Amino acid sequence: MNPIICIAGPTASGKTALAVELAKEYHGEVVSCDSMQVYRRMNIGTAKPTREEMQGIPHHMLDVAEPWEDFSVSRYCEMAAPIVESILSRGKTAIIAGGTGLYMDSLIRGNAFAPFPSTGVRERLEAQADAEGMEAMLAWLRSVDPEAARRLHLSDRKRILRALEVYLETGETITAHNRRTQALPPRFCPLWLGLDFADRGELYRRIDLRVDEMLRQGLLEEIRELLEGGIPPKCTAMQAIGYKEFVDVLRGDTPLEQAVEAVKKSSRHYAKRQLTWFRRNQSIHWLTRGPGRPEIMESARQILRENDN
RNA sequence: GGUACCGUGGCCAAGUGGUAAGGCAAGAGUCUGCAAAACUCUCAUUCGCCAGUUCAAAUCUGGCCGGUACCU
Repeated sequence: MNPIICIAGPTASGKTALAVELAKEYHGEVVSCDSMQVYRRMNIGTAKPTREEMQGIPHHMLDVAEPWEDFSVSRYCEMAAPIVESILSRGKTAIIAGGTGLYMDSLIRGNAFAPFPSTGVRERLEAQADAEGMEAMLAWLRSVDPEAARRLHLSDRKRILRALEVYLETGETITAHNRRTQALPPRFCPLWLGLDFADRGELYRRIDLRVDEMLRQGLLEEIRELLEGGIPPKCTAMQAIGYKEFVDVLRGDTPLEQAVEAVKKSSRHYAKRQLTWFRRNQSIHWLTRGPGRPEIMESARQILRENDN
């Protein structure tokens, strides 16, 4: 039995429930892998598992940051890796479940991240990009890291500036850095499970229903409390789907119905991107949900059995 | 029954004689410190139908069909 199981899949596909079921059956603890469930007091909109849903199974990497903090992949990995190791050292199964592909892959691979600039390089690069235009920035990148320049699109401001930032800060190109860290063996070797639906329309219907359910559970109230608690509406956490849209509703700038539709639409787009991300992971054993399909728990057991050696 | 207006991809919509903008939706994809983010690509051989005028028609003419408004 592989002591690490990763559960990937789009939003609203049932990862949380499957994780708990597997944990109960295989003596496991759940490590959440979700870039928004890390924030405290953001519960309903992030679909964070409730106490009842956890069914007594220990869950990690939930509520580990304040909403005004800037969380990141590197921080996630720094915190989650020791937790996984601790679970294993206690002879238990680590069930890493969540939809944030970058976080999950980075944790498993053991990616090292270039140091975060502390000298205001970022601000200077932003200003320079505004003044000189992205063509100039890309040309600059081409002169120091032609490989990165080749794979980045001119419109991809975020990555072009980050590549330059890493170079200025460390003297090493981001391409060289990534190549070096990827040459290292992966930190963990999990058994991968992926959740998907035979019919995309069914996934989208579930997303719509879940958004309605969140409203019923008091999402608006949750957001109101966050704002009253002094959480800046423009911080990263509040950019989460289902939060940013309703902030406008609470301010009276957007009719509720319009925001609800926007949240559903963004969630569908998000789910699609998650599938794109996970699909290229050749290690994933896909559990397909849908009419005529066996119950996923049984499929999961079978895959676990087949890969048990 | 009469008159007027309208009919462009799944939806919205530009184009009024020169060889089908754009947006949304959808699909595919990229991804190493904001990732629930950011970014890329694809998507009408054809403009309700038929006939005509013209070198050339989504654009002009006629008929038909469908819709809308008003009148009777």
